[in-house]
Amino acid sequence: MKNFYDQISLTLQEIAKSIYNLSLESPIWEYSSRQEFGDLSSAAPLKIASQTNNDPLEVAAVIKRELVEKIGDSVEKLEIVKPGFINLFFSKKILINTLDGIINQGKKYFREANGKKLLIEFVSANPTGPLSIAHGRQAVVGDVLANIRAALGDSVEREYYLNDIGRQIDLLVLSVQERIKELEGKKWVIPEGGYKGEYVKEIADSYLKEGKGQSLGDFCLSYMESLIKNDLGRIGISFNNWVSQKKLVEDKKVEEAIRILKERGFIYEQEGALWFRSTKFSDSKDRVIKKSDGSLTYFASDIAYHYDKCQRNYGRLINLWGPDHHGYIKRIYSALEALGCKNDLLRVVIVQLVTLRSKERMSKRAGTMVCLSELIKEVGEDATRFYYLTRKNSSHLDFDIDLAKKSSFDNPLYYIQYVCARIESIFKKAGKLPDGNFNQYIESEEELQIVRFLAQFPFCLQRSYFLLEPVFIVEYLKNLASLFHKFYENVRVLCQDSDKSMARLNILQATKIVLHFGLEILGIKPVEQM
RNA sequence: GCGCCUGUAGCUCAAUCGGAUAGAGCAUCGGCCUUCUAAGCCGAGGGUUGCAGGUUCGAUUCCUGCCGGGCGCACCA
Repeated sequence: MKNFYDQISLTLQEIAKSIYNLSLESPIWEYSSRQEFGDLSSAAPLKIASQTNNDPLEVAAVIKRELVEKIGDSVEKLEIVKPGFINLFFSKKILINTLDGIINQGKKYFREANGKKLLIEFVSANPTGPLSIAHGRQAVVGDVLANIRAALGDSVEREYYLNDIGRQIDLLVLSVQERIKELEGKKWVIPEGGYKGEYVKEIADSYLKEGKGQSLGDFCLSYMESLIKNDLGRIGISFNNWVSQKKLVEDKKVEEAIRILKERGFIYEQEGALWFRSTKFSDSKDRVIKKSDGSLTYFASDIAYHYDKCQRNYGRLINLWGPDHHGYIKRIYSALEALGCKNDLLRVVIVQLVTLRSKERMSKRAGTMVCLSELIKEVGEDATRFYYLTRKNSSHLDFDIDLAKKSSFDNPLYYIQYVCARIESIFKKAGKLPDGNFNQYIESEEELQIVRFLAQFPFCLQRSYFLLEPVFIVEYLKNLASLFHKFYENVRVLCQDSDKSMARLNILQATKIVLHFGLEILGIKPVEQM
């Protein structure tokens, strides 16, 4: 059975297609915060009008007529407003249906028939040091984006590209080698530009203890890999694929990609180096593929890697990169276009920087705390995940450590968790669980308001899905929590009238389902008691 | 110099890839606990959206210029 979101969005898309020959992109409907604008509003008439030279109000009238015909019985009221908005008010019938649907089907109620196969590559930090707080944000955002896609029915794979070859790796191995000398009491020195962290010494130490028979290079790599996996595992993130750059090179994938580019005429030689003519594709500058000393650049193997991804038959590729890679976007797009990959297959999302803030342990602690693992240790797993998600990807994140750690009402995570605790507490007191019946006893505006908001959850998911922004789910949960606390203060769930009590328990049950589903997507455990 | 982000209430941020009266939380001030957890609820104050122009039915959003903050501009990875 289709949920209301599918019905109404498809209907609107069909109207745009059949009458105006336009394909509207989702999301078309927006849930409105203001009650007088209804439960959903759409600026579709304005958009259609501006593209077809029609009068917005006439377009709105046409759309309204069609909507009434197709889904009129689910809607209390359809209003056309001033410049050309359509405001839609849910009928009580659709609200009760939604409530029934959520309680009977659980989170499956929100699933859609997308079924896209997609690959999301994120973090991919060099295995030359522990993950930073910036990597942590990319890790959590990527994981949640994957969750959102999967929750809506896509099949998702998470991939980590391991840069396990090249100068930086060599430098790490050299640094470890020196530390081994130190441990053996010999003369040692940190190499130029080498790695200085404590972990370098730890690798050296553990190589002396258990690395016998292994090459130092291999040992360093597997040590770093497990260090990274461990950090990620602590906030509940794991990857389906670990792709090795080294293997890519060994399998001659890089040579192959260069050969194809050459065949297509996008490679030329100059000053002893091979260049990719990326300016043909709106890049600002041609890029070196093979240096004059004969070695390949990082970009060369990156082309090969992305070409490989393109050929693995996904419906969509998503990359999460840090802001330091923004200059890289055009050249990778250029390369894929040059290789004849499907247009628009790859979408790169830039996740902006993270800074730490703390009043108590001022700059000293915050300044030195750059490791993800330290941050997790300080504020906890769930709080770390939550705070990483409280800003849009494109915004800098000022991570307030004190706030994240606070167990009080001004901490939004606690505010949300408190809802879970209150619901469980009432269930316990009621001594029985809601059974989905008695929904017809829902009458008051306070009750309906909660159901209304629950009915808007699919629209929130859609927005996050299309715009690749987890933050909308965080905002939704905060609003749901606020609505629930108001409800809790104003409406007594367990009251004299047992039919009404049951109906209200149903509302709690549906709220719990949506809340748990939302938290599950964010990768945060709900609490039962506080 | 070029590119990408960014500038909104005292603070941290929203504002749905141009939409309706620019909204929350914190902080401040004032109310609400003999009834399901007061970690909560209700109310008040607080704004020339960095500045100046432009585009149109409509601009916090787009364009131009200026001012401020962050990041990046390799035959590094």
